[in-house]
Amino acid sequence: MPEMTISQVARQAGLRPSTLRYYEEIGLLPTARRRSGQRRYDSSILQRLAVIHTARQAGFTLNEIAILVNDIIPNPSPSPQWRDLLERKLIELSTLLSHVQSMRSLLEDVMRCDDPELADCIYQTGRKHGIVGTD
Amino acid sequence: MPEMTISQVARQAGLRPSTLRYYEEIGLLPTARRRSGQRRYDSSILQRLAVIHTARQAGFTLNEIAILVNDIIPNPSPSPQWRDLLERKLIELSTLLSHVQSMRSLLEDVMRCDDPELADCIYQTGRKHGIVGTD
DNA sequence: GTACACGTTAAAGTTCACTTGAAGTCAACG
DNA sequence: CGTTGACTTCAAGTGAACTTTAACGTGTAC
Repeated sequence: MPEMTISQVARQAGLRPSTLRYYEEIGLLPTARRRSGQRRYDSSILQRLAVIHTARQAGFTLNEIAILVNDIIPNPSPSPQWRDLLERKLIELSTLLSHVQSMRSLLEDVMRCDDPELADCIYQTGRKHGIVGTD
Repeated sequence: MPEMTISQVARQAGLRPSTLRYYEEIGLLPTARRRSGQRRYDSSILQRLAVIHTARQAGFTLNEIAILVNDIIPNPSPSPQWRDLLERKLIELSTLLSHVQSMRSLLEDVMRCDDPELADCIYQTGRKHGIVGTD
C-alpha cells in the first residue's frame, strides 16, 4: 500500500502541509496514523480532500463540512435535525447556483464587447446589470 | 426623488449600516453625497448592492468586485489586461458551478435516505461520494 | 557522528470582511 | 434649552481559515 507523507499528500491535493495539520486539528480529517511521530496517509485521503474542496467551493464552512462528514454521513441517527440543516443548505445551493449563473452572464456580456464600440458596449452592459447608474 | 438614509438602504438591502460605510471606505461604493454630514442615497444604490451581493455569492472578493465595477465596467481603456482577469474568472465560475452541482447531488442523495435502511443508505452515499473510506 | 531534509508541536501572526465601541455632530421635539 | 435618536469618524476587536515562526525530533547519506 502506498503510504504517503504529509507533503506528498499536500502536493497532490494542491494544499500545504500546514493546511492538512490544521484540518486534522479541527477534526475535519481523522487523526492520521504516525510512523515514528510523522503522519502517514494512504491514497483514500485524496478523495476525501476532494470532497472537502468541493464543499468549500460550494460555500460550506469548514465547520459545516465537519458536521457533514463526521456527524451526518457516518451516523445512523434518525434525528431529523440534520434534515433541516441539509434542507437549508440545498436552498442556499440553489440560490448560489443562480448567482453564479447571472455573474457568468454578466462577465460574458462584458467579454463580448470586442468591437470598436468598446466603451459604449461596456456601458450598456453595466446598465443592463445595474452596475452603472441610470443617470 | 426618494432620498434614503444609510439605515433605510441597509434595511432594504439586508445589510448593516456599518457594512455600507465599510464598502464606501474601501471604494466599492462611490462616496455618497452628504446632507449635513449624513449619507444620502437614491434607490439606484439598491441595484448596485444587488450586483455586489451576487458577485460575492459567486465567490468574488470585495477587491475583485471593486476592480470589476470601478475599473473594468466604466473604463473605455482598451487594455486587454482585464480580459485575462475576466477569462480566469469565467473559468473559476464554471468550476464553481460544477462544484455546486456535485455538492447538491451529494446532499440530495443523503436526503433521499428516508427508508428504514437509513444507516446503510447514508453509508453507501458516503462511499459513492468518497467521504467514507473504502476499507 | 554530524549534516541535512523533512517531520513534529504550540503559539503567534495574517488576511478578509466586517462589527463594535468611544466620542462627537446634528435636527427635531417638548 | 435640553434631550433623544440617528447619524458621523476613527480605532480597535472579531471569526474564519490558514500561515509562519521557533524550537525540537528523526532517519538517511557521507
